[in-house]
Amino acid sequence: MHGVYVMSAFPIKNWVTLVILRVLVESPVHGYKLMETLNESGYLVDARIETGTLYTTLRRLEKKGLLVSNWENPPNEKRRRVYKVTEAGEHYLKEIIESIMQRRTMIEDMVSFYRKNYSQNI
Amino acid sequence: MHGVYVMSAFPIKNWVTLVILRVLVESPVHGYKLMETLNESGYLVDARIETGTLYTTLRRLEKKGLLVSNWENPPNEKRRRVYKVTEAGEHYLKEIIESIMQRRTMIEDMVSFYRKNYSQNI
DNA sequence: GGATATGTAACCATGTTACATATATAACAG
DNA sequence: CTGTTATATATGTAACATGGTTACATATCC
Repeated sequence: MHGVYVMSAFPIKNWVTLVILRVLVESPVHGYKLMETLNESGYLVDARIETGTLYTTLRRLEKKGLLVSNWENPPNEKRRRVYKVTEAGEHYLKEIIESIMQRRTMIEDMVSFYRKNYSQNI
Repeated sequence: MHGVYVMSAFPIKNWVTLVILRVLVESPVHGYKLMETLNESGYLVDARIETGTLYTTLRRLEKKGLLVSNWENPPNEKRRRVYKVTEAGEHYLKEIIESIMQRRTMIEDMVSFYRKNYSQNI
């Protein structure tokens, strides 16, 4: 009630893209496994990626040429679409991280502003 | 040519809101001055806030109750709309920064991943 | 039936661009 | 001194693009 405005979960722009590329660039994997990996990693802390979010983003990234996929059809298992990062994708991943690095002083400023004004301890 | 995908400027979600609240919470000021302050601060590095971006966001934040404004009419000067942060606004600012703080390990992981794979020096 | 696996339609928030408007003041032309 | 013009100050909206999320739908393997 009384309209408390709630922040949406993740403070990093393109964070879904970022973590997808970050994991896939090390080894190609299919969507469902990727989702498990992400949700079990410490990355997301309390956040979770839902299937809708993941698959939507994967399809969009492929359309942009940042990923390519091909179908695997293992016997006695469900077929699955395995994604791997393209050169453009790796380039883009680097760009995202670089842009984060560029803003780290701003991030640190915000944090110290917070500590100064809103928390006494440390 | 050949479709290089270019990252949009700022890696922080809600970054416009964040810097607006960060400046306004220390002292109320009108939009144009705020824009100058931001563009001359080190915060944005090479980025710039344009009038459209700023005023649009200010109006949206007021609609959400995170800011309130009132008109000033100084003699021999243009009238101006002075914004100040509401309690809800300060609460929201804190939330944004907290969510950034929560993700700092993830940010650091990305940075060290980058250093390990894409840069030798340091 | 639950775990594995993939997907889309629709929506909303946010950032951005491209415009439109108006006043105060300095500069210059006549 | 008066009129014009350019520039700085000041505010704003319409429209669009992108990205995250929700709510569904489907299918197979065990």
